Amino acid sequence: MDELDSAIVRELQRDARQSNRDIARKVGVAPSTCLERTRLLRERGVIRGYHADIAPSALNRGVQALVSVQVRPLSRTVIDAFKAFAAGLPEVTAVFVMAGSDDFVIHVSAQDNDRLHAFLVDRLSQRKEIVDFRTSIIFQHLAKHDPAPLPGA
Amino acid sequence: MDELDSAIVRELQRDARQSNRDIARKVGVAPSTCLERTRLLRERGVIRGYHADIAPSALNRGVQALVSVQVRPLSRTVIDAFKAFAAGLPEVTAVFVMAGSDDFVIHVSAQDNDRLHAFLVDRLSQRKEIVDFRTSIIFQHLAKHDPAPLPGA
DNA sequence: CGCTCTGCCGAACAACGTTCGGCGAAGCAC
DNA sequence: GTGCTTCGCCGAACGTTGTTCGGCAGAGCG
Repeated sequence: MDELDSAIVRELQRDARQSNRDIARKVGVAPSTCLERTRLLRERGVIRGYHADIAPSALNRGVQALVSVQVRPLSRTVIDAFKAFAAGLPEVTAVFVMAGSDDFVIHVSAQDNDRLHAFLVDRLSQRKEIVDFRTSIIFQHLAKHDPAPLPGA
Repeated sequence: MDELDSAIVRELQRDARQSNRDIARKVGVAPSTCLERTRLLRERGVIRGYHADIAPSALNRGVQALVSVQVRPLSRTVIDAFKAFAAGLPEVTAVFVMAGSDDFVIHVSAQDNDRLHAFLVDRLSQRKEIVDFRTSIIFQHLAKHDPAPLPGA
């Protein structure tokens, strides 16, 4: 992970669909070199994939929420099972396994408030290991897809 | 947003760096048609961008947390200012503007616990509009980059 | 000093992106 | 039904790109 790798990664974070030649030119190496570096980054697991960022409303996901969940007992079995369950639900877009008073935070999106409510009542609250959950609606969601490098790192 | 558009979007969510020809073949149209559709999706704002998914540890972001923040007074001025402030910090990877008992949830990542703590104490708690914040460490973060379509949507 | 290894380069060829003219189906007025 | 218009898809063509590979230069080392 030298400076060249970082530069390539930064470019791919910014725009994953620009041509390898463009990236090579921007980072100052030959296209073949850039391609080989990218291949290695992928192989090493640094680059995990390339994904289009889609407007949620276009996917009929106009309403988003964060759901904090407590499960009991706090055993590996229960945690893994709930994690797999949550990750498998189509309304769930992300699962955070947490330390602190909540065991999970689940990022959920649905077409409208009614369907969000139905999801919570019909799907989520069915699970017996859940002892409590709180839902907070998301008004806005700003994601940084090309974060500035950390200071002093 | 017909079935063809959806199929193209799905493919680009799955792998944004596959060739236009591959996508065209998978969704069953000519490459030129696929390209035109993709161009329109981008123009309409359905596709907002293409980004590489990078392993956080490779970016020196081994520790992640969700920070729930309350600010006062709850005016547009204060909310917008804090949102811009948070989004500008390099440790911040996402900002959620919330309804409910918390006004913001901030997704933060740092190199280690010390630097996370330093960030919270030196940067975040400096802001006078913050009346309270709670930090929860993230053990695991599962993100679904190609979510299954919503049922009945 | 000479050897080896590593990583970068440039050329070559197959594959690709992108444009454009044309064509067929759908919708509509009459 | 018939003629007209419009729209979206197709396939060909051309410039550009991805990908491979042989070679070379510099670093490290004995």
